[in-house]
Amino acid sequence: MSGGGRTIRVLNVAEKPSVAKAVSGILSRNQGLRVREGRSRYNKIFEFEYTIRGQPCNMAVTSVTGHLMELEFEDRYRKWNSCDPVDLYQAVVRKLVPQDKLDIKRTLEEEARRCQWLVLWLDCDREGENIAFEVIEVCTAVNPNLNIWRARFSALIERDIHESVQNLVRPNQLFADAVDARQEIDLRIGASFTRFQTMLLKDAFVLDGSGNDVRNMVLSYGPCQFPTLGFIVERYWEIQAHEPEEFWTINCTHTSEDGTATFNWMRGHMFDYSCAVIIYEMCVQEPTATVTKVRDQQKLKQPPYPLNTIELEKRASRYFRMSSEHTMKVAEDLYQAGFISYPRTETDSFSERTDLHAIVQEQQGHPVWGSYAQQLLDPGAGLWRNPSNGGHDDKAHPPIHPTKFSAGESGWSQDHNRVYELVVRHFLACVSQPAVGAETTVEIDIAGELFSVSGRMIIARNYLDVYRFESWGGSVIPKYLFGQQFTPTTLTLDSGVTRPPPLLSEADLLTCMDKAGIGTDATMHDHIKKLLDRFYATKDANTRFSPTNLGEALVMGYDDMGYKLWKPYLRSMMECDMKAVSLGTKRKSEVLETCLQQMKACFLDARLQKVKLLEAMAIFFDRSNRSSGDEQHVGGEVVRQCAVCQESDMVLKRKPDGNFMVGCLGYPQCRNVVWLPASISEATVTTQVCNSCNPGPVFMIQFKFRQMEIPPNYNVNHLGCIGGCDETLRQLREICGTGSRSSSSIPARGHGPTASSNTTQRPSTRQGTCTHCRQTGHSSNDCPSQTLHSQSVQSRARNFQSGEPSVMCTTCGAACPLREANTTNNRGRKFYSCQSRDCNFFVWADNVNSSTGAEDMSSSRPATSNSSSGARRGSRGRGRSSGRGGGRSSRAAAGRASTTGGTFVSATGEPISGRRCFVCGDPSHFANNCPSRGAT
DNA sequence: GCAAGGTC
Repeated sequence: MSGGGRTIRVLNVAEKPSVAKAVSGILSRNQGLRVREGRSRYNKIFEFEYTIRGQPCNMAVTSVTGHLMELEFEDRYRKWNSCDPVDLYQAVVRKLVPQDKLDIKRTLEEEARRCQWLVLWLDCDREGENIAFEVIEVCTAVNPNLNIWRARFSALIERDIHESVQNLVRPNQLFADAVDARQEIDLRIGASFTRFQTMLLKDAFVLDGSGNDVRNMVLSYGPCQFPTLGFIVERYWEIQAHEPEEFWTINCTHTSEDGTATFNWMRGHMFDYSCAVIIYEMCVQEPTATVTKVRDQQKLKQPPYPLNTIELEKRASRYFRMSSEHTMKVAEDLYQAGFISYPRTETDSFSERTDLHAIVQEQQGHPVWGSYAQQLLDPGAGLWRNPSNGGHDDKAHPPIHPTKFSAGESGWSQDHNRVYELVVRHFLACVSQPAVGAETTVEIDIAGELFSVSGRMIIARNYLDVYRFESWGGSVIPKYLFGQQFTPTTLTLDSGVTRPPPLLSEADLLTCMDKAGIGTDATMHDHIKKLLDRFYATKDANTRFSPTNLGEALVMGYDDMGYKLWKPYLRSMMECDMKAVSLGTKRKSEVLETCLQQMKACFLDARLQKVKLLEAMAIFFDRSNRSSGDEQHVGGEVVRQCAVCQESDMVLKRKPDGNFMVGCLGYPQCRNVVWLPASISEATVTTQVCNSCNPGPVFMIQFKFRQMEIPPNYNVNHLGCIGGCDETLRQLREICGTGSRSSSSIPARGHGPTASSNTTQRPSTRQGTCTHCRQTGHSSNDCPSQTLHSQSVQSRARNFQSGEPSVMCTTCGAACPLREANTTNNRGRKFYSCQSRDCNFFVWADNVNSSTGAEDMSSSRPATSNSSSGARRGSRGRGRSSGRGGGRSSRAAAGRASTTGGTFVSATGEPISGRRCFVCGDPSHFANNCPSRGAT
């Protein structure tokens, strides 16, 4: 391409006006730079002289605004009713310049006619390459002789731009192909599923929940929006399925003249009460604490990485509760006005060539953070540190940083001020030293158990001085010496319950999307907003997302079909294929063919299984009488022939409120119905026939009950008969009520107990990996990071079993309800424990019936209003004696057997003497019950 | 009236 002689005319096209301007400024060195208008008011044309490898050039630099073309179906497929949605997998598609881009197209055509070369300055990513080919298509259509070049640059800085124009390459068709494939797949999948589910569901149900005009409602499906919804629903289900689990922990405090230290048990907490109480008793018996370790350490708190789009969105959401969409709007304004750099960037590391000092210098005059900027520039202060590298680089834009000083502009809203301040403070933090703290950790040993406490003193705040959004708590603990001994001020056995994870915040959601590769930095906020616009999800004041009934029903429907269309896998697969196309290991046509073939099969199957979608919707919404008819008969499984009309079958049905019933298909002529207990979470008709009910056959139904809603002696799984012979069903109907309108007190909507019943069976709640901390070995239910202390009383109040007192506590006289252990080791085992929060009475139900010291208590007051509880206790409690191995756990079988007359009784009934409260010396209670405890 | 990706 080296030349010489005659001057040629070169058309340069950038992806956006700002790049056209920057490139022109750099190449012309602002010498002889002329600007004129194009057809589009945003896309100016810059002109100047330049020499490329000895070839004198008349440069004309203009721009597009992102994609110039759009992919669309041919006209005859555009109307929704013009074709079967499945036809959209083969329908002819074409790439066209949409109406609002025609003026840019005209500019390009006019300029291209006069040029010999076309140089493409699009962003250096796959989308940029694809836009390059759109520009090529438009330009070569009017000038087929154009010599086409691509400028590759990694940043809009002088050296890069000059280098790239002197080393022009050819555009990469493979990159553009990858995007073509992605566009076509997105369009065909999105349009087919959107039309399908909108036309199937919109008129079939009363969708008035959104309060908006239902006629214009679109139930869209998209490979990015649906997985985003999936994250929200999955977390919601996880919360619904959470079963609070009680745990115990030992806490120790020590107060001296220097203050109070609260030591944490290094075992964290235990789910096995018996083990915890044995250890606690050991500690109580020999309560002397010995300091075994005193460690002083310097700790650093690092400043954040340079700011990219996702971090900006997350931080604005966390610090200011701004939505990601609004943040980007505000950032765009600031960028347009020249105050911050380009806000859509993945890059979180600065190029070595960036003049960071110059950016700091600009901020020296700011009334609030100006003095910090001055300190940064003072070598004597030692505050400066080169920014760390976050490891991402989109090769097109630098991290977001301030580009112009402002102490606030008159036209700025509060949010403009906030975002600008965040960008500036974040930048200043990035080039600052980390905060330094001195941490002291003290470990003590009480009867072989280890406890620890940490204190922190902040020595140098450094970047924290400017980054007011982050804090680093300090805490002071008394001085301890190795080998020092003391008696704890308090030593308590405390209980708590595991808590479910919180709903996803906007920052969490962005993290999920980022990890799964859903969307790009420039579009992630759009997908989130779309979920709100489509009434699939709502956001509360804490920026936490919940699915709406509509969002949950859609995800539930596809999940029931067995398709993971709401999971990020489809997008990941497409991303892999796109990568393969761009590397040349797969051809575009090949990827398109296989992917669309699979998706078409999936679509056809989903349509065959549309009843699953309808059923899921029916859980949350009432049927509308506008439905077309063929969806009306969501049949049910046949249980028997109706004995009343003797014409139709009785089928098992789930009502919109989630409750089950067996009703006659002859309805409304025949109104025969068998209502089922409201505590059923699942019911399936089996092939087994009841041999006592007539007229037969009456097929047995496999029921699953929600454990929390049935009395403890009933099994969660039950193979039952609705023919009249089943005593268990009869009792549960009485106890729990039914789904019939007259008796139901169950919420009519899917949220609450009904929704949770649908979730306990979901795979997401059964994974071997904790969905909260991502560690294996425990579920999120017992994630150590998710526990909170001292909530046991409230949480147990929700348990059915706690409402059924059956023995009286001899320690404090309060009622002791029969409970069922929920712990990993003791699940299903019965115990009595005192209702009083301040009393520690506890005994396994097995022991109540054996000849231990606890027997007296069980006979002292047999049960309460519920007459059957005594019998239940006898029938089931005894049969479930401890089958656990020996050692510490089984020795502790009696748990906190009780104090009878100041004597502790072991599991075998032997008195344990010599124990007394180490606080006051009283033998009638332990230290955790000591009346003096409140005073410490 | 559908997607997601650019961008104003």
